[in-house]
Amino acid sequence: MNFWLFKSEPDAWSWDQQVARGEAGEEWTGVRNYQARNNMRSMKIGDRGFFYHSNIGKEIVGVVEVIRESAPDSTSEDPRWDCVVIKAVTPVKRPVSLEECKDVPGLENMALVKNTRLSVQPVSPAEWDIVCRLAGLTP
DNA sequence: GCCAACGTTGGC
DNA sequence: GCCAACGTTGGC
Repeated sequence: MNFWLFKSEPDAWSWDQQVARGEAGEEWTGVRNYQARNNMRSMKIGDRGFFYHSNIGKEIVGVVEVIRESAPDSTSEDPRWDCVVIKAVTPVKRPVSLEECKDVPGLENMALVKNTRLSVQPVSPAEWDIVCRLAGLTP
């Protein structure tokens, strides 16, 4: 299984909205960046990801699961763009902020810290483990 | 609201 | 194929 991180501005699409979609999940539309798209293309059903609030909060607030592999983005006419569907799995017990990630040993190479503009990013198993612990979750 | 980082576009 | 101009993201 691989691990990922999905960024969203809570003004545009928040964790609460994601939770409200329940088992149906939500198509992760709107990604118009090749790197982010390629990350989605690498995802398999059952992969897990963190849900991160950018701009407001700047913290990891939940865990999601990939429930459909990459397919054309219904919000784009352009066939270049596709996306996965994710569903909320569990909220964190304690949010993990960007600031904290910058300070925690082992997370200094996280894309969240090093490549701030990438909206869909890979997370290494080691990073996943560390962040889960900080979030009060069992990895 | 500013601006740094970085991705994309388009002229040459 | 280079690179300047431009647009966007996202932290501050």
